[in-house]
Amino acid sequence: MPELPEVETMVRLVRPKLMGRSVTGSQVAWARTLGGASSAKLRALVHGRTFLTAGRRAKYILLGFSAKGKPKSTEVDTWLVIHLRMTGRLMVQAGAQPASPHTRVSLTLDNGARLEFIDPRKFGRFVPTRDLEDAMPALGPEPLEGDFTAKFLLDELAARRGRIKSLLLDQSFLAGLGNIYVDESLFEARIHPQTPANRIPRARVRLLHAAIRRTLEEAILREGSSFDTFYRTPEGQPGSYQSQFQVYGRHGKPCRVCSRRLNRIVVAQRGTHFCPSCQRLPRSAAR
DNA sequence: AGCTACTCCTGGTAGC
DNA sequence: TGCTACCAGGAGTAGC
Repeated sequence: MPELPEVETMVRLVRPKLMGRSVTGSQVAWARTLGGASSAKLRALVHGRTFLTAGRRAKYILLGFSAKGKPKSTEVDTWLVIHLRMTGRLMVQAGAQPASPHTRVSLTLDNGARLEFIDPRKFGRFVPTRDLEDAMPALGPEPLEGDFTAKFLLDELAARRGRIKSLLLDQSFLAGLGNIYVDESLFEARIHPQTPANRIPRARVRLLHAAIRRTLEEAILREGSSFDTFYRTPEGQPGSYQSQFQVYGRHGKPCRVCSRRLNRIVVAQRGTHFCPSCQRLPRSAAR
């Protein structure tokens, strides 16, 4: 599933193909992908506009357009807010390429290419808006930015009793992690996923802070993880971080550190992978 | 505050 | 081989 590293990789991939291009047409094959907006609104907001920015906030891709009729302006007044959810991808296709059978929304560009939002499971969103605040929920800090400090994590965890895995998946607490990188980070910090947040020793919280950053940075360097339904474009190499997984999807296999068989449980309705030997639940926290 | 359950979806796969 | 049943899971929401 696309998480922060995969979304960042996707942005880097499409940015050079979009900057300076303008939109000449649009097609909507699955209306709900627009998140409540109509095809007419999409048309009204983006036709004739020029792509000015391509960025990321948490797992959202933000494509910014210059004001209408002012393609040279640096002012962005219209956005596409894109969330890949489980199976979404963005691709810029040459005009001659046929559309994917799972293309849900497609924008035609002034060079004849198409920006396609491809999403087999239809959970993803591709939302045109003038108001970013309106199109995104409240989000916690970016894990790789300066405001995500060890002190922030120490202070916040001390005040919460929920299980650490649930908390790290909560985008309003910390924005960008998903199931894979939470499991990997908790393994690296040797924290059991069901540990109540306020029961984690301070030294482990510091380890967790470093683990989250290191895991995400390494995954971005490797252009994310590619497997199952998430691939890169045909012209790009797939991400390779999945070869670095320590625990995710490795239940039943030996721990790379201690050789004990890895376990899988369900926490917060998510498959959760961990080493029962390296990641111990504190006795005082056992349910 | 924090938990579970349900919804949205379909490709992949386990089981027969 | 071909069928059916079930599952994965990010995020929003409802209910306790």
